[in-house]
Amino acid sequence: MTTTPPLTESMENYLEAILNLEKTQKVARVKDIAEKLSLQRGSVSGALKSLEEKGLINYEPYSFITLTDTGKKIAKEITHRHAVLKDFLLNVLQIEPLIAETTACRMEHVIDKTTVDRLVCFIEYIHECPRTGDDWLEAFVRYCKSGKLIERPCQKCVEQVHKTIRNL
Amino acid sequence: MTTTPPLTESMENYLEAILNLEKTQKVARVKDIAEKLSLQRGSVSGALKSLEEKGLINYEPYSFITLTDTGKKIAKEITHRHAVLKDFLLNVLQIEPLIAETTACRMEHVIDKTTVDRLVCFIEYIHECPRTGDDWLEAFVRYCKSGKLIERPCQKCVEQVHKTIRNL
DNA sequence: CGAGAATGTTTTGTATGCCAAACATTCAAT
DNA sequence: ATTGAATGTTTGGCATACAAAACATTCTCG
Repeated sequence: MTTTPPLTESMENYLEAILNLEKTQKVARVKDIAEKLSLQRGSVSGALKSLEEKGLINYEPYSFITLTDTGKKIAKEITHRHAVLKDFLLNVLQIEPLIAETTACRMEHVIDKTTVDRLVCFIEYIHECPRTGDDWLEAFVRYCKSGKLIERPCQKCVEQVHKTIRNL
Repeated sequence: MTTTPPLTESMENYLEAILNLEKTQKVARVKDIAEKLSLQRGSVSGALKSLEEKGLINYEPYSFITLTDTGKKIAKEITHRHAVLKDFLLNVLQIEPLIAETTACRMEHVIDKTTVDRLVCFIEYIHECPRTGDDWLEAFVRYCKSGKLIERPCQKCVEQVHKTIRNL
């Protein structure tokens, strides 16, 4: 059980890009990674060597690039963090898609597992709890703009109260 | 209106630490900054020179360190981002204080203004909206642990429905 | 097959950011 | 005022991370 040092943001970005390319294209090429990350090809070559040494990718000069099992596991974790953050920014905070994307891209490298898990739970809770749900989120946008609450009880609550009253 | 390049995370940390020390101690000293950021004194000296050149601190070798107006403005922004994030992590997601603190410390450097503002609004909305509020947050913790919703309508909704019924 | 384009690699250089340790200054106590 | 401790600075070195450009390999297609 050797404790591997945590990856830098840079290395995480490479892994994420490679996983992405493996899915869309079948194989990750230096040129594509460079384009995706807005880097020069030379910079990518160096990074790949480093990732290879860390045992995260299978890579030999001039050959294809694939993720090792470890590498894939990490890449998926990062992708998951990204997806959760983007979901929260987009659908809860209702940030513009472009800003949500770039912000998720930066936050995915600094958020810890505990917080991601809790965020997943929170998003779920908002959608499942009868007190919140989609209409509550819609009302949030109006609240942001107007600063005023639209006093309207949630549908499920109303139903429940009515039911209770009927049973009296 | 010259577009100054954005500060690095490192520089932001220095500014934040200096603002903090200006408040508690009256003056920021190299030693204190080094301790607060867990760095060597030598590293701090170099960074201070850089911040001085950027016009963010008043600094001459062997003298006191104070923030310029620009520096103070930026430091306050960072501190604000930190506070908002910590509030969200601590009181909404209800993450352990220690993790909330360290996570906020990392996220404060990557979150953009739009998202901070929206987050502020969101936290406010949760507290002010009769459909949510503190009891809804308390129920969230239970939901996290049990995965089950406690079907109980919010107090305010109930009151409102009763009121409506009375007025019929 | 062969030449030129496309792609990948290496080299050199730059910038940040840190440490360790040698060195300089200031402070504090006598 | 002096001296030793505390504090601050400088230097040299290291690691990451990138660009630019020269160089190498592979691919493509005529």
